[in-house]
Amino acid sequence: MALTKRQREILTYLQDYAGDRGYAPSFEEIAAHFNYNSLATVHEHLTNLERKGYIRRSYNESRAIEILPSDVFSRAIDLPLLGTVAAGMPIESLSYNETVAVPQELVSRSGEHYVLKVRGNSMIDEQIRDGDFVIVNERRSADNGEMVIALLNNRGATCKKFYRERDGRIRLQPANETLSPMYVHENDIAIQGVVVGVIRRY
Amino acid sequence: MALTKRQREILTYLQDYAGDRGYAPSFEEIAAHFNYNSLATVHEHLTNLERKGYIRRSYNESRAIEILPSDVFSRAIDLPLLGTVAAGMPIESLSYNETVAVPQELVSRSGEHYVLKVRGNSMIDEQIRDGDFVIVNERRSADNGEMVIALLNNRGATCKKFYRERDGRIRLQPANETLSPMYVHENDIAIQGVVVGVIRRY
DNA sequence: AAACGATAGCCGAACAAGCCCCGAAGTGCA
DNA sequence: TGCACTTCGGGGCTTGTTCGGCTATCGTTT
Repeated sequence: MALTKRQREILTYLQDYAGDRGYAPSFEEIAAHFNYNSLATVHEHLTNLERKGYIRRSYNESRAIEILPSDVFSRAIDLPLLGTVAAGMPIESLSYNETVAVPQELVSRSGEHYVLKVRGNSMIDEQIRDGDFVIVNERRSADNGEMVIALLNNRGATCKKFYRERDGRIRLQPANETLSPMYVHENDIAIQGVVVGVIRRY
Repeated sequence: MALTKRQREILTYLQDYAGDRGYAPSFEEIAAHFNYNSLATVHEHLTNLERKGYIRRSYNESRAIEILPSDVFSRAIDLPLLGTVAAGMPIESLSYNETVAVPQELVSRSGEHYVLKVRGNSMIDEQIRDGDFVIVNERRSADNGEMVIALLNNRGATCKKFYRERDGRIRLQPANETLSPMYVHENDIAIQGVVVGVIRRY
């Protein structure tokens, strides 16, 4: 549903206000900002925005305007940075609660997501370098060729490409020439998640 | 669920307090901080915060407030996707107005930013692969080792690593073994911008 | 060209609900 | 027993809702 000029202005105002303050403006504040003399005008605009799917409101509640992601405004989600990951090394969880902002399109799949920071060049052949952030979709299974975070029996977690071969045998292919593939039985591996994106800051 | 002004203030206070001390404030401390004369007020606010899913509490326990990781939406910036870039090839601008959502931290430098989609494996040695999105900070100068988008005299734009050598000579190093570096005089090159980030979607 | 209908945008006023705060009495736990 | 949280009733204020009515614009029908 397309927006009119006025509706877009109001949506932008809502976005800015909520971004700054952490809560939505009241009708009165919206009216003041747009020089309206009646709250009914505000109400009508918000009703239209909701009808067109850009915001969501709850009935009769104060400042209860939620801006939904749309073409106009994409958003980022702060995902927890759970730790670092290197070849064959366990995931080293961080003590402090850090987060990484990730564009919402990268986390549009079902299930939980989190971020791991890559240490070392163990995934260099997959164009993932030291210091990159990988976005992981939490899952218990994977398809061939996907990059997985896998937990091996008492040998910690690792990040490898996943290939299912015959008779329940699984090949874990490191993304680095100098490392050889690892073969395990499907019973000896627990998939933690699948890498769905990479972010690098220079 | 959206918060009111007061509710946001209280939630922020709870977060700060717990962040500093490692445990939640008592009702009395909250009341003191907000100049309330009744603990019932505190109780009501916390009840509302719990109803809206921002905290969890256990009945009748002291300082038993747990702050839940609400989906914190930090803001994303929609940067224009100006076109594609490949080794030595001109930037091919797209006809339609497409944008790419990018977390705000990646574009925190001064000046304008835009996004280019990488075509081909010309930057493979810099761990940038076909289909990646590079975030470019628009600038007219660069430091040694930075990855630049450079405009060569009548030879289109290219993406290379930038090294200033002696006597105004500049070495443009392609990020692919099979390509040789390019040497130009600083007068024959116009830097368009510097790559500040990479985003990849699987 | 004129008439029509639909939609956007705006207003004022009456109304209803939620929000925010209070004091006081009650409850559960160490 | 004492401390901290809970519950209850109540009051003032803020905020959202609804209704009737107004103008303007745009595309369609007559």
